[in-house]
This record gives sequence, structure tokens and C-alpha cells, in this order.
Amino acid sequence: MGRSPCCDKMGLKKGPWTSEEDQKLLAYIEEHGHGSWRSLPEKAGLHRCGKSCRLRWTNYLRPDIKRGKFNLQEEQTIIQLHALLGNRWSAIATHLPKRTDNEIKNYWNTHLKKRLVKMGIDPVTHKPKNETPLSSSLGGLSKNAATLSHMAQWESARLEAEARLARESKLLLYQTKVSSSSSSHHHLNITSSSSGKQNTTLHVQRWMETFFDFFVYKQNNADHQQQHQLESPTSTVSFSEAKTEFVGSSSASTCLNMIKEAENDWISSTIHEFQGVEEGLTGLLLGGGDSLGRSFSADKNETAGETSGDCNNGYYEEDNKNYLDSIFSFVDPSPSDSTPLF
DNA sequence: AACTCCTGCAACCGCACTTTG
DNA sequence: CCAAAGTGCGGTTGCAGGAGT
Repeated sequence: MGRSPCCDKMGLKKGPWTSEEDQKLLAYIEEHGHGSWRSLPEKAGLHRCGKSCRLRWTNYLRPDIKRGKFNLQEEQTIIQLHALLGNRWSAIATHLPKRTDNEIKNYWNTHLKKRLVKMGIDPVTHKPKNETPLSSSLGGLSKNAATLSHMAQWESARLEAEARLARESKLLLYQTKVSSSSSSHHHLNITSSSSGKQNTTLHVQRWMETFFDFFVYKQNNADHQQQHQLESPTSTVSFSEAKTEFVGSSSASTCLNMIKEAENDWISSTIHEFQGVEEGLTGLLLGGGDSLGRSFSADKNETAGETSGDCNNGYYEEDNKNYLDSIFSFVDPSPSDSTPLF
């Protein structure tokens, strides 16, 4: 459908914020909270649209924002998550405390993406731009790249589920609190909650079934060799078990917590595992005076090799190999390590 | 010193999704 | 159920400041 931007109203200021405006916005939010963003500017005495205020607050004024340079671990995390998630900045930002999606996006576009390009790696796919020579030298790379793509799809669906679960959990928690004030047990009585509200149990169940459909789709489409790679390396709960338990259980909150814990465990462990292969990757991408440091420091003198795109530079080739090995050693764990997520 | 080019980042834009009445 | 309002998100733009000539 689309909406006309709220800033279309004439007379509203655009562009950089002054310190006076910042103060007004800060003072208002500290005292009243932001409430409705649309009505905030008028109440706060700002000649801005609500959207502009929200952006200024979330990307700059919020007290829990860490500003300044990204450290090595943050850079690593961004690269690793981008390999899995692509340009899903908000999803990436959830795993980088105190950093905003906008800041991460900018940092990627201005720093990290360029590093990958200079290494001859496509920053979108995280594959070598000129795959033929490298893939032949690395062996089986295409297959691994396909696996990475599968993982990205899988993780994409997982993140959607995670976001949805977070919302549902909030609602469930709230409703549990309300109902528990008059009841000693926490079995959710969602269906009898306030009129007009959707039945949350059915809502979550619908999500589970959607997720299940996705899983079945994957099972039907992935070849058998790769199936184990679609599954979480760390989870101990099978999807069918979880689904059965969820549908059969009268305690939706227990099941939700179980699933959410599995989700969070997996995300944490993937990052941890990814960081476990930082040898090579760290030195490689962050230029700590190792091979890539040499490559980067000599960037300006090596544009010929770059523009030719042949990646014949020994450093580049070695670096690419290390980088891709690092990613794929994470993506392609040994079968014995793999247990189904659901 | 003056000019141009490049880089980094804050902010904007528009679409999509969710919530609300 | 529907339309409007509210919000989130990713892509893009414009400007300030630094580097190079």
C-alpha cells in the first residue's frame, strides 16, 4: 500500500540536528519517554517529524549506544554474521551490544566491504569473485559456498522466528503476570484474554507450522549429503520433538522458553565457534601486520593486480584461502558434531 | 594557499510489516 | 475484515572534513 512520509508536512526541519534540538529531545524522552513518535515533536517543541526524532534517538542520542571505533572482535562478528545473514543489519546489530544497525551498516560499507573487495572476495556472497582458479585450488569450494547459502537461508528463517518469539514472549510474559496475580499456576489462559486480541497460542502455533513447512521444504530440496548441514551444530532438540511437545503441551510458555533457549544457544555458539577459527581470519581481515597487513599497506601500489581481478598476488590467494577456510570450517562442521536444531 | 577529490557518517527516503480502532 | 497509523528496516544521499596536488 505504502504511506506518504510524515515529513511531507511543510515547515518541518530536515538535515543535521543542532545541540539545542538534541537537548530538547533528550529532555523530553527522559521525562516522558518517547510514547508516540508522531506526537512527540510537537510536545517536545521540535519542528521535526516523528520519524526524524525516532532516528536521532535510536541512532545517536540513546544512552546505551557505544560510539567510536569498532574493536577487532566487533569487526570479526560483523564479517561472520554478514557471511551468514547478508545485509540484515538489524539482525546483525542484535549480536553487537550497544551498536546500532545504521552504524554497522555504515562501517560495513565504508571499511569491511572494501577489504573483502581488495581481497578479491565478493562482499555479497563472500565467495571469490573469480571463482575458477581459486575454487580449483581450494577444492570443493562451490559445494561449500552452496552450503553457506543454505545456512544463510536457514539462519534467515531462524532470525525471523527469533524476532517473532521475542514479541510473543513479551506478550506471554505480560499476560502470565496478569493472570498469575489471581492464579497460582502459569498455564496460559490466552484465549480468554481481552476481547479482539488474537489467540496467541494459535499465533505461535501458526509460526511453528510455518517453520515446519520451511523445514520440510528444505528436507525435500536439499540433497541428502547436505541435510545435516542445515541443522544446528549444537542443538539437542529435534524439530519434530519440539513441535509435538509444543502442540501437545498445555504450557506454551515452557515450550516457548525451550525453543528460545535453543535459538539463543545456537546463535551464541555459532558466534563462539566462528571466533574459534579466528586464527587466519583475524590476522587476515584486520591487518595485524601479517600477510594482509602487507597487502593493505601496499594497496595503493597494487591496483594493477586488483583491477585485473585475477587474484594472482600470492598474498591475496593465500589470504582468500585462509578466509574461506575459516568460514567454511565453521559452516561445514564434521557430521559427528551435528545434531538437529529441531 | 587554493582547489579538487575522496572518505566517512548522519540523516533521509520509501517500502514493508505490525498494530490499532 | 479493512484502512489508517505507527514502526522497522535497508538503500541512498548529501555534507563536512581530510588528503592529495
